[in-house]
Amino acid sequence: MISKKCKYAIKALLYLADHQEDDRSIFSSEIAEQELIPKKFLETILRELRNFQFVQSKRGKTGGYKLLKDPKEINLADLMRAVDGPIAMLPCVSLNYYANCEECDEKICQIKPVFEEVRDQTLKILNSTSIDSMRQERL
Amino acid sequence: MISKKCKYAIKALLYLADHQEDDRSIFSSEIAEQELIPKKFLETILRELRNFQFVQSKRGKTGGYKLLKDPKEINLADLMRAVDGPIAMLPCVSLNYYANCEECDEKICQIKPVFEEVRDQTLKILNSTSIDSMRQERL
DNA sequence: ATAAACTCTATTAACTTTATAGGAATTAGA
DNA sequence: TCTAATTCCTATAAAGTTAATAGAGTTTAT
Repeated sequence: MISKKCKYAIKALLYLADHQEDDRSIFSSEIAEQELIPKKFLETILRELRNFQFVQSKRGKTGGYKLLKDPKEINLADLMRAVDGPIAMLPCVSLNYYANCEECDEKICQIKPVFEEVRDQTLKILNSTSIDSMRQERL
Repeated sequence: MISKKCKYAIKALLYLADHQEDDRSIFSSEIAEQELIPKKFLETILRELRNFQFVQSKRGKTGGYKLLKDPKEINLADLMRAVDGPIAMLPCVSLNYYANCEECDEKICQIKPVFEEVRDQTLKILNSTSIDSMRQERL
C-alpha cells in the first residue's frame, strides 16, 4: 500500500498539471479544497515536493505552487520513491533503498527471485507512467 | 513492503516443504533456530497459518507442524493475503480487500488505472508462484 | 500597514508492527 | 502417575510509522 501522503502528492501534482494556464501559481488551499486533502498536511507535502524539485513555490499574497518540470518528465516511480521510499516489497530487492537481510544468505535465498520479478514488472509500469500520461489515460 | 511476519511465514512454509520426509512433524523451535526467527513470534505466525489451513499442528512431546497442502497448491498471493492483507497499492484497487475512496470519484480517478495495472502484473506473478516453485527456482 | 500566502519546527494522536510474558492444555514415555 | 516437551492462548508492551495539527515566523502585493 502506498501512504495517503503519497496519494495526496500524486493528486496535488495532477491538479497542478490539470490547472496550470499561463504561468499562474495555484494556492495550496485551492488544491486542498478541491481534492479534499487536509490543508496543513498538504502544505508539508508540497514543501517536500518543492525540496525534491517537483514544484516551485512563491510566497506572499499572490503566491502558490506550480510544476517545476514538464508533466511528461515527472514519472511515478521517482515521485513515489521521494514520498514513500522504497517501491520493492523486500529491502534486499530494492534498487534505490537496498538493505541486506540479517537472517538469510541472499545467494541461496528462495524468496528473493519472485520479488525481484515483481519489482521489475512494477517498475516497468511506474517508470513509464508520468503525470501527463495519467491525465491522458482513459482505458 | 511485505511485513517481517509475512517473510517469516514464507520461510516457515519453505522450511516445512524442504524438510518434510515421511510424515514427521517439525518443531517450531527447529524452524526458529534454523531460519533465525524469534521463537515466540513464530509460534503466533504458525498458529495463524494453521487457522488459515496452510499447516497442521500436533501438540505434545512429539508435536510440531507439517504442511496441510501440497507445496504446489500453496500460492504466494493467497499466503500474503492471509498474513498481510491486501496486495494492491490502493484500497480502491484491491480485489479482496476493496475499500472506496472517500475523497475521490472513482469513475474519473486519474490514479486508479496505473495501480490496477500494477496489481494485475503483480498478481500474475504471485498467483503463479507456489511454495514448490520457489524451491525449484534458480535463475 | 494589512491581508494572505508560504515556511518551519515541534508535537500529538492513532495505528501498526514486532515482538514478549506467562501460563494452560496436550501428549509420549519412563 | 509424573515429567518433559511441545503447542495453544490471551494479554500486553515496546518501538516505529502514519496522518495530521498547532502556532508562530517570513514574504509579498496592494
